[in-house]
Amino acid sequence: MRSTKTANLKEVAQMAGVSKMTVSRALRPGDSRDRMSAETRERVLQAVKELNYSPNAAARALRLGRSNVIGFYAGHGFVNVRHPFFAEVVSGLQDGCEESGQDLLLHRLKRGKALDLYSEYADGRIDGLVVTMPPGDPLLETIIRSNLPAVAVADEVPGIPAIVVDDAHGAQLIAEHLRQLGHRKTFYAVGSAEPPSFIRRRDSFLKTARDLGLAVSVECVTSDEGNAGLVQAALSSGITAIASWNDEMAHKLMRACRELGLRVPEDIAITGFDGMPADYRELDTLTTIEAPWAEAGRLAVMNLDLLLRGEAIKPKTTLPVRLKVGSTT
Amino acid sequence: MRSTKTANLKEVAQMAGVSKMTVSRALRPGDSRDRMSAETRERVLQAVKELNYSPNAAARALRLGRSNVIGFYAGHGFVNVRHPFFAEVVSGLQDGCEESGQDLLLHRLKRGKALDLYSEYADGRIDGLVVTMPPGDPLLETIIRSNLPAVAVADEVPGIPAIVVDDAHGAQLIAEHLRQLGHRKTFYAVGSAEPPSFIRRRDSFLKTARDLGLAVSVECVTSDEGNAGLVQAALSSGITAIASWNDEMAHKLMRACRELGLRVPEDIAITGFDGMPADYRELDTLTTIEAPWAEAGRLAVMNLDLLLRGEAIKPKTTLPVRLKVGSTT
DNA sequence: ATGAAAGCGCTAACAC
DNA sequence: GTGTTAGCGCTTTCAT
Repeated sequence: MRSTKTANLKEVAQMAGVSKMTVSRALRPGDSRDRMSAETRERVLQAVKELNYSPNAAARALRLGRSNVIGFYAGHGFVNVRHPFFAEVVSGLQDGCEESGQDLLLHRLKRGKALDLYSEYADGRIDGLVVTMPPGDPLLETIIRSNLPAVAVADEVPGIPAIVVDDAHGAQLIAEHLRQLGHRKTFYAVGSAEPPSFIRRRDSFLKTARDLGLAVSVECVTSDEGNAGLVQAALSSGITAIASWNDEMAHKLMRACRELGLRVPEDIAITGFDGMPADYRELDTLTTIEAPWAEAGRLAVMNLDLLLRGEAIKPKTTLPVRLKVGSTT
Repeated sequence: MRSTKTANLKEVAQMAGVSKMTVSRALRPGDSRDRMSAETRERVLQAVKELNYSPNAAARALRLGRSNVIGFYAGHGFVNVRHPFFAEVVSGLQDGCEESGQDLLLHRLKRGKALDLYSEYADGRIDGLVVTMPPGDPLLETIIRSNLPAVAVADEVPGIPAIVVDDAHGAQLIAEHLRQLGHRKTFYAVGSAEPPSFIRRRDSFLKTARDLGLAVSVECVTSDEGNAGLVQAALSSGITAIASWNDEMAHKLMRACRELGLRVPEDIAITGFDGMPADYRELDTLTTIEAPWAEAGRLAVMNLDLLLRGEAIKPKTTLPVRLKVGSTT
C-alpha cells in the first residue's frame, strides 16, 4: 500500500556503519546497562533521523511478549462511548495510558458473540484488560480462567483487583440530605440489574433512611417511557422525594415529571448518583453524588501496569465521593 | 505474568501429529488453495480446541505486515470521547470495525507533543488512520507525507479521501426554516476555528438568507461564559433568532438566555447543527440539522478497509442531512 | 495432500 | 563498547 517502505534496523545500522544491536541500544538511552560512546550514539541517532526510522511494533511485541496495548471490556461485548458513564471511564483509561505509556484497544465485536472475543484476549494483542462487567456476563469465567492480567472498575469481580467508589457513603449522604430538607417519605428508584455497586447504594440508603426515620419504598424503573404513572402514584401516596440509583434514572424521572407538569423540586425532589461532569446540553443541575469515574479508569490502568510489571496491588481500592447539591432538591 | 502460557502452533502440531504448516492451513478453511483431507483437518481442529489455541497476533502482524488495527486521530493528539461529536464518530468507527473485522486503537498521547505520535503511526501498529483534523494541525503534513492510508471525517484534508455531510444543504434548511417562521433579522454564531465544514455552513446560510431577505450579522462566540451580553445586544438590535454553527454553541447561547430570564423560542429562537442523538440528560429539544456522524465514522472505516485492500474509493462522499424541528424555534 | 526451510524485525544473552 | 548468535510464532515458497 504505502509507496515508501519504512526503514528497519538493518538499514539504519548500515547507514551508521554499526551493527543492528548498537542501533537498538542507542535507542534506549535510559538503560544504564547499555553504556556506549556518545560519538557512536550520535552517529546512530543521526541515521535514525535521516531515515525517519521507528522500531516495528509487531516485531518488538513478538520478541518481548508485550505489546504495550491494553483492552477494555465493558460487558456484552460492547463499549458504548455514547453513554456518559463509559465516556467518563474511557477518558480516564486514556489518561492512565498516557501516563503509563500504553495504548488502548477497542475490540471489534460481533454483538452477542462475545465468547469469540476470548481468542482476541489470549492472542497477545493486548497485555491486559480493564473490565467493568455486569453480573452474569458470559465472558467472566473465561477471562478469569485465562489468567490474563485484569483490573475491574466500578463493580468488583471475584479474583480480580477492583477500583470502586464509596457507594455506601454516597447513598448515606443522599439520605441525610433529603432528611435534612424535611422529607419524610421517599421512593428509591432501581433498575433490573443488581451489580454490587447498586446493592451497596440501595442497602446503605435503606439503612440510613431507617436510622433517620425516613420512609422508603423501593420501585423498579425499567423502561424509558411511561414512568409518569409511577411518579403519579408516588405523589398520591405522600412521597415528596425520589432517590435514584444513578443519574440516568434520575433524568428519566425528571422527564416524567415534566410530562406531568410537575415542578422539581417544589412538587417533588429528585436525586441521582454518579455525577458525570455537566454536558453542554444539560441545563438543569441534578443533585447527585459525584463519583470520580475518570479517576477510577486512570487508576485501573495504573494498577494494571503495576500488575504487568509483576508488582503487587491492592485487591480493592475505594475512591471517595461527595454530595453535589443542584437545583433538583 | 500468566501462569498458563498460551499454546503455539508447534504445540498444536505435535499434539495432532502433523506439521506446523498443516495446522496453519486447517485454520483457514475458506481458502480453496489449501485443500486437505477432512480427516486431518478434523484432527487438527480437535487439538486446537483442546489446547485453546489462538494464533499470536504479533507474529502474524510481523509476518503479514498487516495488523488489522486502525487508529483514530482527532487533532491535537487527543480523542475526547466525552464530547458528543467524538462519541458519535467513535461509535460509528466501532461499527465499521465490527463490520470489516478490524480493531480500533486509541493512542496514548502526550498532549501538545502530538508530533511524537508520528512514530506510532509509522511503526506498523496500525494499518491505517481515520482523521478528523482541525485546520493547521501540526500532524497534517507528516501524515500525508508518511503515505499511511488514511480517510478523513467531517472536514476534508488535501490528498486524503473524505466523508463529509451536506453542510451547505443543512444551513440552507435552517435559513429557510427561520424565514418561514417569520424571522427577518438573525445573527449567526460562529467559533474561532474555521474548518471547511464551518465555512460551508456559514456561506450557505448567508447566501440563502440573502435570497430570502433575511438579515444576518455574524458574531463570534468564543468563551463558555459571558454570552449574555451578546444575546442582550442582539435582542436590542431587533434580532429574533440565532443560528449557531453547531449544537454546542446553541446550547451555550441557550444557557445565556436562561441567565437573562429569556424564553426560547418566544423571546428569541435558537438553532443548532449536528443533531447528536438526544442524551438522557437533555430535556429541551433543539431545532437543529441532524447529521449522520456515526454513519460517517462507519463509512470512513469501510473506505479505509477498501483502501487497504488496494481498491479505489471516492475522493469525497457527502452524506445527506435533515432538519429536525425541536422546541427552540 | 503435506512438510521443510526461510525470514518478517526485533532484542536478550553472551561473546570479544 | 560493540558484534554475533539465536529465536519469538507465524506464513510464503517450494519441494515431495
